[in-house]
Amino acid sequence: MDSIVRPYSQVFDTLRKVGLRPTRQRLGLARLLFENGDRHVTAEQLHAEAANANLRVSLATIYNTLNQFTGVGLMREVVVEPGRSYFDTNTTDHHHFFHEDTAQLQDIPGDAISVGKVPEPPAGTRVERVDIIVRIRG
Amino acid sequence: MDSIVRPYSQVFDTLRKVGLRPTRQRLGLARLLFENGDRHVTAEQLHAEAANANLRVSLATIYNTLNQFTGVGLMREVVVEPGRSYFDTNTTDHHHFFHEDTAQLQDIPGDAISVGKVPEPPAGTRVERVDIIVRIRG
DNA sequence: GTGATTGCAAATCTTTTGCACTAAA
DNA sequence: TTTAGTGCAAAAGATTTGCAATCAC
Repeated sequence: MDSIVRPYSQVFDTLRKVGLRPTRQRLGLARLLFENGDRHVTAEQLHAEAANANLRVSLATIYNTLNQFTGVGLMREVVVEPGRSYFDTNTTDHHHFFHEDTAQLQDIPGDAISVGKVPEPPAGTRVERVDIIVRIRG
Repeated sequence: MDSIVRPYSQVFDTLRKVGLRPTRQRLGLARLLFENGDRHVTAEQLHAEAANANLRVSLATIYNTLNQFTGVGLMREVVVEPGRSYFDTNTTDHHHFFHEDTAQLQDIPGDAISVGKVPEPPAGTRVERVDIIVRIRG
């Protein structure tokens, strides 16, 4: 049964590559985050999920890890609600639906939306990123 | 000199119209907010500005007022940064530049940007609003 | 007067930080 | 060993809330 060994070594290498020590906590969190497709999580959600998977990680480490993963480009931070941050494992160019009722984020496929006219940024500035949030209700 | 009297009565009527008692605090804040064109403020900013204008208002009241003004449609809340809310006096359909360096919001004229293709919302949901944030750096 | 509004301080919530302890290399 | 990483509890920051005092009508 290499279903345990193989994924670990992949994640292990990924962490090495970005210069983060493959600790038990980071390995566990990385597996939760990256081995289940595109994910949008808050720190609290990931914390609960880790506990559920018998992975003992403190909330402080969850925050540190999410910030580090974001810092090295493994994740992206998405801001849609005051007072809560979401982290997205999909780092490709794309946008989001935000379900106002359930506070859930959902990717909009890259080609399902586009900015028609990109405005000229004010003199002396450059565009860093364009975020589109389509707020929906059910 | 009706430069004092007239604006007050206008703001007075506006508050009445939306069902909020025209108190000294709400009148003062409304004047600061609406008599200087389009504004983007945080609670702290408005609090400082009020103090500056010799308007004594507690921070709690600033928060209450911004939320009430937003609730009745006089303002809009814009979320661009984790942990801080901006309130916009421009309630027309428009989008924003966000200066990542200075944490300043700036309106994008309504016709300078547009969504090319609006994606179909997931089944059973309707689009409430589309927010576009163009993040820029100087 | 009566009910809405305000101010203050305390409470809440999310996120960050300091520091002693633990683990990776 | 040596240095990075972790956990805990405390701290920090933004926002909300409870309640007595105050104000609008």
